[in-house]
Amino acid sequence: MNRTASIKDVANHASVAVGTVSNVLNYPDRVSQRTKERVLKAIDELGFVRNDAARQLRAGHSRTVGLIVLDVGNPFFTSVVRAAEDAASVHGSAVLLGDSGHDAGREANYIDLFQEQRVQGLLISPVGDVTERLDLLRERGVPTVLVDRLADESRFSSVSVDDDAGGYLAARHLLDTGRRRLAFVGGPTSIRQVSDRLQGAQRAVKEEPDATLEVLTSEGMTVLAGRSVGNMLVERGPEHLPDGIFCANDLLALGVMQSLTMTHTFRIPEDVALIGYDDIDFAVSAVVPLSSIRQPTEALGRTAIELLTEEVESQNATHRAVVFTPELVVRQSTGKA
Amino acid sequence: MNRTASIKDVANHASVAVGTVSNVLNYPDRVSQRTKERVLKAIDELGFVRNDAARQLRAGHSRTVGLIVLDVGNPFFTSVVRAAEDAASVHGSAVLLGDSGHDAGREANYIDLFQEQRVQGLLISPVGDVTERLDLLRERGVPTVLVDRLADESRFSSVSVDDDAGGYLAARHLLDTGRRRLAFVGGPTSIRQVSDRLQGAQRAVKEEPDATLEVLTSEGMTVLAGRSVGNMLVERGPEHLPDGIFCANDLLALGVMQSLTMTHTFRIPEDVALIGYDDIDFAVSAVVPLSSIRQPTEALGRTAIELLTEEVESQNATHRAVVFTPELVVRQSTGKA
DNA sequence: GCGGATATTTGAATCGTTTCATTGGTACGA
DNA sequence: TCGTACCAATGAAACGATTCAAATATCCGC
Repeated sequence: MNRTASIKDVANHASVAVGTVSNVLNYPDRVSQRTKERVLKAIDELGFVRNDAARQLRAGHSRTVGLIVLDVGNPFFTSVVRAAEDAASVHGSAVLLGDSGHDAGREANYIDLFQEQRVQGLLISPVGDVTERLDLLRERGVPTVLVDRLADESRFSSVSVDDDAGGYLAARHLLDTGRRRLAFVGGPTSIRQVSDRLQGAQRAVKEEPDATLEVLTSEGMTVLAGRSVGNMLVERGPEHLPDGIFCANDLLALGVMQSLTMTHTFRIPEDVALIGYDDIDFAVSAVVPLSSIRQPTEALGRTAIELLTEEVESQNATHRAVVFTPELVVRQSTGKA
Repeated sequence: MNRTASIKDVANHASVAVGTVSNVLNYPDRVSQRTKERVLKAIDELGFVRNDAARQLRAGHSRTVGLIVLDVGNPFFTSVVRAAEDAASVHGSAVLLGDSGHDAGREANYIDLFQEQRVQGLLISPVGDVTERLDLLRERGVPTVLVDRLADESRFSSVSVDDDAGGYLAARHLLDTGRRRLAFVGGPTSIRQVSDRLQGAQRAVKEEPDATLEVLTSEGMTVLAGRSVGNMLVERGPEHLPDGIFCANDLLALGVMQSLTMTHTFRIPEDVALIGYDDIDFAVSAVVPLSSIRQPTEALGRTAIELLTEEVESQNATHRAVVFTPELVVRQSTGKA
């Protein structure tokens, strides 16, 4: 048994026509119970597996959806992927996953590959500005939904999270626990997420006349960058320390926490409250469990598939941009002073 | 322009035969410069994209390889995936990625999907025992390479990492820095990786007559599990503390580190040396940068693709089990006492 | 300008499905 | 017994590429 069995082999083995085998597979109701059983038995005996290439060729479209993310290692995307897979499987389609790794070349490779595969549509968290490329896709009839990026609704559908609202939420929480001398840690500000979160924080601070917000620009969004900001704060001495710190992501916050707790001059949350962003797994297991802002990743993935399905089914070119609001997760690091 | 252009459209537009267009795509040398230009121009003007389903149907096999991992969020697998993708692209194939999430059902879905897609072969980091299923695949002519699992060479090729050697490496390093009262933290011991690493550590300790190894079983492999082991050690008091701790992964080690440094009764590495396993990103940015054992993930991914390619090209059923040796990464946490 | 060798191009056959118009059977009421 | 529905099953056409034997063009030396 060298070659894998074809539908014709099954038909012969069950003494029926190929069309009947196809019907058993795709429209079981059209086939009588008796022949159905006979065909299924033959399928089983020959170990027949449908050749998706042939099916797709005839059908004109595939049952797969392409998903290109910036980094599969990033828990944010991992969760989005998982949700998208689950949502797609409900529709009977599967997700082909591509990891661009923030590299435009890899991204382009995946776009090409998925186009050759004739995916039903594409979900993409784009590297930089690829709108021209995506315009081309749209023209060629490949529906596309942007993920984690707000799109011009006249051209694409998109799902994204409101970073301004997240920033507001974080700062408002610090204010609500009685802090007034706030600091924002993040950088570089050229990153849209950073500037949006800062903007939201500023909006919250303006609501309290006696509150101030200091901006501490970090060099990147890593633990080490957070630690150097933290060290700088420690050197300032207690009297000049903010009493509430909002970090643009959890890694930064963990770094700041390391600096502050290592010296044992300051206590979290008694002297300084600390809140991060993303709610990574490590947040809960930090030395002082870290309050954070959680992004609704499951909803992102699920909705992305839904929007795509809408576009596939209705040919009209109306797009929707769905924006989600993140959620505050309170832990010990922002407990009462 | 509703339907995407086919090779026939291109042929008409360029006034050549379809065979010629195919040759331009697949055997450019067989085509004269003049016609090649004409055809390429037509391809460009029509926005032609090859239909992979048709190609595959005729060719009998695809240019894709299936890769099913236990958890794309795990940095170990992320790195393997990345390396496999790069290695595959050298061979002109692409990787279809599936995430089983340790779920046998999802795994089965992906196996079915990939089989319908007629992937060239399958790389899989299996959930539990799926050897019967994989045997079926093999019978049907889908070459399979096991990833991160040692396989019976009579049945499959595999790539894996020698956890015993890794455990030896870690314990030997602690011994080499003068520690003698060692402790191993990990659990549950039913996990093969845990028991293998412990075994390697025991082997190293036996080499030093005056050295001892205490086994501290943890409840899981998380930061919190590590912290509770750490707290237990702190309560013992300084005189009963080990002077070198080997944790079965970095998360455990970070938890232990949190406990020991929080109390400030013990210093790392002066009082206790600490080494983890996996060399996750967080290891380098821990409060005390953590020594660890790094697994050669790039080599795993690359070699997996190579073994698969071997199986695809040579029909003979000889398999190879390649075992890699991990690597010691020394950082501050195991500095001299 | 010719014969032969080589380089290009042609187009029909083929892969394994799905689709659908057609055929063959069966049941039922008149 | 006939006619009418209805239900199952049939099998040829179609999808869009690749392949390959055959046809044609080009080149070379004499």
